[in-house]
Amino acid sequence: MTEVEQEKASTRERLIASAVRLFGEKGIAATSMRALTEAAEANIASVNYHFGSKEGLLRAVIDQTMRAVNDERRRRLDDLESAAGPPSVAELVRAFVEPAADLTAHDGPDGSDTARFIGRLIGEPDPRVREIFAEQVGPVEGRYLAALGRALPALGDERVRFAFTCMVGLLGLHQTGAFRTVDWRPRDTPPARRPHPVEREELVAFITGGMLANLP
Amino acid sequence: MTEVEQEKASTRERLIASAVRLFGEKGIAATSMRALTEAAEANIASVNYHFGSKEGLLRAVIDQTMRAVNDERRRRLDDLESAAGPPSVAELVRAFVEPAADLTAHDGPDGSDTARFIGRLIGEPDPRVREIFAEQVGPVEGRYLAALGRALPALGDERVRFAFTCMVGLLGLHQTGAFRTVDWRPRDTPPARRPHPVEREELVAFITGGMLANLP
DNA sequence: TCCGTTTTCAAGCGATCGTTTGAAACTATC
DNA sequence: GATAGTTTCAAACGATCGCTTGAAAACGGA
Repeated sequence: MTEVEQEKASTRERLIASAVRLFGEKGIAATSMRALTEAAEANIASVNYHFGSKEGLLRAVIDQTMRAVNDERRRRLDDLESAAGPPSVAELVRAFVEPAADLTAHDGPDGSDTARFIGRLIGEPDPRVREIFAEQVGPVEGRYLAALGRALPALGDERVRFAFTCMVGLLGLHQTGAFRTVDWRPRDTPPARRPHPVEREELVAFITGGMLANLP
Repeated sequence: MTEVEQEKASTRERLIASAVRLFGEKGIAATSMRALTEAAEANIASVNYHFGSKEGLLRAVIDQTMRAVNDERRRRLDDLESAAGPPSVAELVRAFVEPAADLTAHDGPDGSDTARFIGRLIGEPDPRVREIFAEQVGPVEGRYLAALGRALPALGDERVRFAFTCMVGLLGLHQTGAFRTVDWRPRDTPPARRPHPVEREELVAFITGGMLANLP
């Protein structure tokens, strides 16, 4: 994406890139195939040719975006579990949040778009979308819940799952950009610059503190 | 809503009630006026007669649902600020979360529907919806941020706003029912009963702990 | 160059969207 | 019972939705 002589990405890749961006911006239901294919500089019929349907495209987008994040999470879980002692709550939170939050910190055209898209999935009402999302992330999350349960043995399974859901929800909120776009301050206040890494550290601290606060 | 001899609510009231329920269940964009009027046992044209448009109905629904919650929050802020010492973080969190969370605990046909609808608004992508929501809740939230800043003087305005947004987000997550519907455990696990009041206490503890965790 | 495959294209399908219409059905007042 | 105002109704409006079509274009190996 530098200058001229730019080799154009394939139609399939452009469709996925536009889907990540628009699904994340406006939501899945509010993104029409016409707007999407126009943004991708592709024909309206190309979605059905390459992915079969809008749902097929969504499935491919979820698969592609979640795979990298989940692989990194798996790797960090491996590292933590092969270490000497059992991982702490803070380490587990970092291992879960950072692979996704790092996408937000990226300024690359893919990075923040992907993060926001993933964040949007978490609050998605449509049960069909939720199912596609769940079957993609389910296995990793299972491993995570087990590790979190070992780090918080005083909490029952129910409360561990509650803490985990809080973490996922806050991460989603962070990734949709709600922390930056929703400004509750008076209108005349200048929109102060919000450095992302600091925000990420705050997020990790908030989640860790919240989890530990539920200990008896 | 007991037995026979039931006096039917007015068309206007039935439309609002159905809107609260369906907007909360499926999301605003995914709820068609035909499905909504059918659920309200009203004619398709009744929405435009009583509210002018779908957006007009949404505006009325947001107004009605948020007014009660915000009035109660204002009342509790008054109580806290008229007390001897400055309110603690935990007290402020309770004063914000409980007026909304109590709706979830309600089993009444209105209670949980209203709570889920409000929760859905928080994650809404459509900027027009966000604006209607913001102009409704803005004033109360301003007062809240000020009180929270006094309770957490070590945090800058930025971090106070961050903590506040985390609280709003978690409350929304709680109210959409995500804590109950998203079950990441293996499929064969029986769906254990989740008593609501305990969940509310956990939520308050999680938020309070998270806010205090960001102190230097 | 030819042929078979893959990909792109403009056009249009039926369905559904939010909204509008004009008349019929109510309700209240005299 | 006539009248004026309010509310409900079936029908249809134009626009847009996801998706399909059949042919044209681009590609690749002989």
